[in-house]
Parts: sequence; C-alpha cells; structure tokens
Amino acid sequence: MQHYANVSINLNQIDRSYHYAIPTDLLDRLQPGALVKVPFNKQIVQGVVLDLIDHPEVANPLEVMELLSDDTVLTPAQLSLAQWLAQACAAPLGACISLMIPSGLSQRADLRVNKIADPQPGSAELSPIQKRILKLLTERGSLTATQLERALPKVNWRGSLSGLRRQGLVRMENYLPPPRVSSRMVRTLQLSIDPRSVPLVLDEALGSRPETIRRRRTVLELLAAEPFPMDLAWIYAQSKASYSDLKVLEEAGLAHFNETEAWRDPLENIQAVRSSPPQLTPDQQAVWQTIAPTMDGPAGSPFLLFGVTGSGKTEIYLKAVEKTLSQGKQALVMVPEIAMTPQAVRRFMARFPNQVGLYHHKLSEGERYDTWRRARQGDLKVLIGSRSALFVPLPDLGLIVLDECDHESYDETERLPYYHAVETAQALCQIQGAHLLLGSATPRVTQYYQAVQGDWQLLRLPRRVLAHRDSLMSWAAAQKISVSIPPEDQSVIDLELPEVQVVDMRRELREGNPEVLSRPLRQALREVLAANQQAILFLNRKGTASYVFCRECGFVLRCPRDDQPLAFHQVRSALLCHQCGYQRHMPEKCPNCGSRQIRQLGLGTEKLEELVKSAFPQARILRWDAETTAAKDAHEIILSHFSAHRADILIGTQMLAKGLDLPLVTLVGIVLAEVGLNLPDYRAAERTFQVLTQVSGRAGRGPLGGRVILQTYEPENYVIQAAAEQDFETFFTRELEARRALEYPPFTRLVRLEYRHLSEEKCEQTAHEMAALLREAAARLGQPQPNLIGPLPCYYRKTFGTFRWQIVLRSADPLPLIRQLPLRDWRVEVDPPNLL
DNA sequence: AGCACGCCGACT
DNA sequence: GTCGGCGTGCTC
Repeated sequence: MQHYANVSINLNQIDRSYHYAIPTDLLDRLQPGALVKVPFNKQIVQGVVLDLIDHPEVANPLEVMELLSDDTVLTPAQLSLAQWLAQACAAPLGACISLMIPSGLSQRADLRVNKIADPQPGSAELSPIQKRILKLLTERGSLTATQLERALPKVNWRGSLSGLRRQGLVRMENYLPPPRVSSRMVRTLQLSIDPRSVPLVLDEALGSRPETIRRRRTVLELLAAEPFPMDLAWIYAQSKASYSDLKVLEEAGLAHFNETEAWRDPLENIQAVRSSPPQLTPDQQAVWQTIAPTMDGPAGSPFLLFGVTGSGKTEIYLKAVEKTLSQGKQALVMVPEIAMTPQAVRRFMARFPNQVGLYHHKLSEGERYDTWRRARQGDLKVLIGSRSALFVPLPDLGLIVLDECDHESYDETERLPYYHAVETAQALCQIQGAHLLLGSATPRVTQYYQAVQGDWQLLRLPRRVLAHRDSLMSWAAAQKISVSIPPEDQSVIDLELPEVQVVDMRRELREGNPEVLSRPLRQALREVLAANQQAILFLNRKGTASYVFCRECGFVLRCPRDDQPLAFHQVRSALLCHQCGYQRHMPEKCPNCGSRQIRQLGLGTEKLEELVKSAFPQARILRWDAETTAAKDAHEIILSHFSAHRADILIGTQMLAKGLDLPLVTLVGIVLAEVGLNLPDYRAAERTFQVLTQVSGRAGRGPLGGRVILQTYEPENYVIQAAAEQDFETFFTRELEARRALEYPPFTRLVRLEYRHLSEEKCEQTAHEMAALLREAAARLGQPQPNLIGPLPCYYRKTFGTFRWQIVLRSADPLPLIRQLPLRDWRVEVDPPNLL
C-alpha cells in the first residue's frame, strides 16, 4: 500500500512537488488527480495529487488534511498535459495545474485575525498602524486578509500584525475559504406508481373539495405523461398546484420528491434552427476526401486548412466534427474571440442540437463549472471555446479544430504559463490520440513552413464563395438593390478578390498634395458616398509611435549592421536598434535624399477622424478602436450601427480585420500600409501582411463588388507588394529568406527573458548579470557561446512606471540552457509572440 | 504565493 | 535606538 502522496501545490511560483503522508481514512480514496487540502509553510493551501508513492523523500512528512473533491479534478490526460506544459513553457508546474482547475473551485489561502486582549497601560507603545488595526478589530470583530487589504490599502499591515501577536493581543489563523461554486440543484417530483394506474386513483385519496381534487389529478396526469422526474417550477407553471398539493401526493404514496442537478448553460437562451449539411462545393469536396479517410485511422500529422475568409472552412469543420461524433468521440472547436462571434456558435448548435457546450473566460463561474462537469462526464459532445477550453477535460477527445490558427489570442501573454494554444493542442492530441485540424486564411510563417516541410498536411480552399443563390437573392431584395447573378445552374457563386490600387504617397507629396488622404482615395470616397454605399478606413495603430522615415523618398532609418528599423527614444532623444543595440542621434536631414521632411510618424485614428470629417462634412463617421470600444458591448453596438447603414465611413484599427460580412462596403482605404512593418520585431512583416490582406478582404463581400486603395511611402517593399497582390506564396518565400538570413524562426527557436524594475539601473545591472550566467551555463553544458540579443531595454521601455529590459536567446534547442538559470523574478517566454 | 529572517535608512 | 522598508530563502 502506498501511504504517501506526491502533491503539486496550487501556487503559481512553486516549481516542484512535495510529499505528504496519507491519513488512514483517505488511504483508499486518494488517487492521481485528486484535489487536496494540505499544510504548507504555515499556510493551508490547495494541491493536486500527482502520484502515490511508497517512500517520502523527507523523514516525517505532514499529513494531507482533507480530500476536496469526491471525484478526481484532473483526468490522467490533463496531468500529462500539465507536465508537458511545464516543460515546454519553462513554467512552474503549479501554474500549469492551476490552469486546469475550474476557477470557481480554486481556493487561495486566507488569514483570519482576532483580537484576544486589550493593550495593557504599562506595556510597550503601539505603532500608528498597529493602533489602526486594533481599532478595526474592536469595531468589526474578526477580519480576513482580504478585508484588511481593503481597509488598509498600500499599508504593510502584515508586518505590524506579527508585533501584535508577539504581545499576545491578536490571534491569527490560516484557513482555506470554501470554493465559490457548487452544483445548482432543483427539486423534482416523480410518480411512485405505474402511470397506467393513475386513472384508477380514487378521488377520495386526493382530497375532499372538487377544486382541490381536480388540481391534484392534473399533477398526476402531468407526471404520468413524462417518465422522468419533473421540475417543481414546471409543475407549478402547468397545473396551478402549490407545494402543499405536491406534499399531499407524496404522503399518499403516489409520488416522491427528488433532487437533480440543473446545468447552468450559457447557450440556454440562444435559438438555433436545426439545419442539415449543404452540398459541398468541388473545392470542399476535394479537401474532405483527403481528411475523411485519415480520420478513420489513428491520429497522424495535423491538417492545415489554408483558405481565405469566406472560402468555406467552417463547413469542413462541421463535417469533421460530425464524423468524430459518429465515432462516439468528443470534439473541441477553438475559435478566437469566441465571446464576440455568436454566429459561429449558432452554426454548430444548429448542426448538433443539444450536444454543444460553450466555454470561455467571460462566462460566469457557475456556467464554467457546469460546462466543465458536463464535458468531463461525456455529456457534451462538442465544446466550442477560446484557448482556455483546451483545459476542459474531454475524456473521449477525438478531434480538435483550431480555427484561424494564426490569431494572436492563441498566445497567452498575460500570466503564467505563457503557452501557445496551437502547440498545446498538438500535445493534447498526441496524449489522447486525437486528430488536429487547423485552419487559417493567413498562416504564420512558422506554421506554413511546417506544412511545406511535410510535418503538417496542407489542404487548400482557394476560392471565396459569395453565397448560396437563395440567401443572396433575399438579401438583395431586402436592400432594394438589383444584382446580376450568374446562370441558374450554379447554386454557389464564386467571388473575385477585390482589386487593389497602390498609391505612392511620395508622389502625392511631390505633386503638391501633402495631405494624409491621397487624391485617388478622396475621389473614391466621394463616389462611395454619392452611391450611398459604405467605406472603411484602416490605420494600423500598432507601431504608429516611433519609427522614423522620410516623407520625400520613403526612406526608413535602419540599423547599418542588421537592417532593423531604428526606434526613436524620446527620453534619450536617440535612435536605437533593438536587434544589436546600435545607437545614433536623430539626423537633421534624410541620409538618402537630403530632405528635411524626415520625421517620426504621429498619426492616430482620432486625428484621422478629424481630417475625414473636415474633408467630408456630410458623411456620417464611426470610429472603432480601443478607445471607443472600452465600454461593455461597444463592439456589437458599433458594428450593428454600421451594418444597418447608420454610418457611411468606419475608421478603425486592427479590429477591422475580423468581424461580420458587410456587403455594402465597397471601398477599403488603407491609410498607411507600412505602419507596423517598421516595428523592430521579427514578426512585423508577417503581421503587416496578415492585417493588410485581412482588411482588404473586408471590401467586396457583397454582390456590389469592391476595391481597395492602399496608400504607402514604400511601394517597392515586398510585403506591401505581396499584400496588394494578395499573394501569400511570394510573401512567404521572401520572408522565409529574410528569416534565414537573420537567424529567426523557423530556423532557430527564441526564448525571451524579461526583467522589470522601478529602477532602470537595476534592470540594466541584473540583465547583464543574467547574460553572464547564461554564458557560464552554456560553457558548463559544453555548448558554444550562446547567441544573445541584448541585454537591451525593451521597445516599450517603460510601462506603468516600471522599466523593462530583456535578453533574447536564439538556439535550435534553447530549453536545456534555460533550465540551468535562476530565473525567479524573470519573465520567461519560450517562442515569444513578439520581441517588443 | 506568503511567511520569517536579516540588513539598512529615517525618524521619535 | 526602533520602525518599517525590502531582498533572500524556504515550504513536504
């Protein structure tokens, strides 16, 4: 019998597990994955049993205090996934396990403080803080750490408390507060007799007054018609009966009360009409014929479904899910920004009624808890969610669909572990033997590289499908417009990509137009307004801040050593290369053409709105960016206003790239295409290409067609040109060569080490010490000198008053080296999504 | 994470 | 002189 448990502590920074003795009453109830309460360094905390062991590594381990879950909280697959995550992300195991505990169940240690004596007149004087604490305790009785924190913000009350305890004035007690969620139970009533004997029940058994007898008989008939226990609320609504009526039926032995669990379901009030699969287009047919036979066999390499928005990827997802369900397995469907895209959920609900669950961080704790339990029981066959849905247990997982796999919301950047949903999904599929289907209109360079290398299987849906004939006709009728529709026999209509016109802004300036809006864009806007159609103006705000370029010739100031754009640093009034640390003064004149028109970019959406307003005073303008969407539901409000044609021009940032079909939009104006391209980051080119093609795709989503006007100071740049041609292959080939030359992924792997501190000197010093440790560790491992970028200040050098410095390590296999380092207080990102 | 311990500057 | 700031080490 194994009398000890190896327990992972559910605290974010704990990087190892600890051994505890199992008390006899728990000996046969503890198993790997169980949630337990344990003492830990004078605290009481939550932990998860990793495994049961015979011999503890310390002499007299403390005992497990309590089993907190009847069932295990983590499935075996989840335990494996947590261990994989800890390795892959170089993150503490505790943080990885915490991800998989539904937030309502997770408990944090708390402190309760009680006053046990009044200060004696003769004894030592109390400090001001101690007096305040005692006063609070006298007024309010016992206080928890949370309450003290609220009452005494920014005060070190913990330190003062220990003094009070030494004097015997207060008692402190560590405890674990109860979980915040539990199952919601509803009372039900069920027939105790055979339904066929209900008509035989005598009136006398039901009561004395005819009215009462009728009410109670109605209840019996209701129950007889329904073989399952019935909610009391449902009975009341249908029968006018009251609780006392039901009680009488119970006492007469005709029915009995029961309790069943009521699921809190975020999809409860969403209507979806059941729909059957449409006929596949020939392209879809071809793709499906590759996927379907593979899905009959064991899981192999992932599929990458490469197709522009509107090319019909979702129908393939639906087919794959359908096949998974027919094999008796569960499917996980991951969608970025799920909270903002109810239409995707509706489509799955319509195809798989009553089998779909929804999971994302905006749900209530109760909804998440119930969805988690239904998924674990195998009740839910399809789970749709954001990246956090990866950590919902699906014991019979057969398929993961990951839509728009290039999307940045699949990278966790806020808190530990800094994981990537695509790689994590891949690991989970491997653990559970499930198939993986990725989809993207604009895959990342690293992702497409995997596909061309053959690690992933590439599938293409090259054409945009406009719409099915019927829905198109009804839309046109509703808008009171006439559309020309191709011949009768085509039920599906292909849609051409919009035409893109590149406007050279240097030429505009030379020819006497110094404005932000070029003459062709103004003209196009005039035409759109005259035709009562809609336009979108796009300005990529990311990176508008600080690169320096010449308006005369388009020249961007770059590092002479490695060609990275130089960033302008206000404080030092200097230009700095974030790749190698090269530094120089801001020049007076353009080094390329001698013009004095050299400046850093300073245009935002707000300024743009102002310019457009004065140029087109009659137009109704909406602005859509981080500022105007701060309020709750602002996204939907702005979008619905615009799609209802209550505005003519929508001005916005990258948010515009995604979103609804807007068929009345016939013009997309890209105000300055190369913004973002000049951020000092290795993925700047691919992000710019992605956002430009996505925004261009907003034009011409309807039968009215559409066009794109792309303004730029760098019309020769390969990213701009490829985006204008919507030519992914050319972009990919050129970008891959650039990555190879600069030793960036996919040719190396990166690890970003970031240090934050209030003092910049401290940052700089600590970063240099760490760089030295890195070199020592490499030598110890017998590796060549590590390939480092930095130590350097981050591009966003100061955020919320703290300074940031970073070291980037480039290596084919950086993890063994990273594991050698004392990285407490450092932020460690393996395969960082950016280097800013 | 949070607690103890030990070292330092600021103020009674 | 001590209060309370913070850096460091440890938790079965």
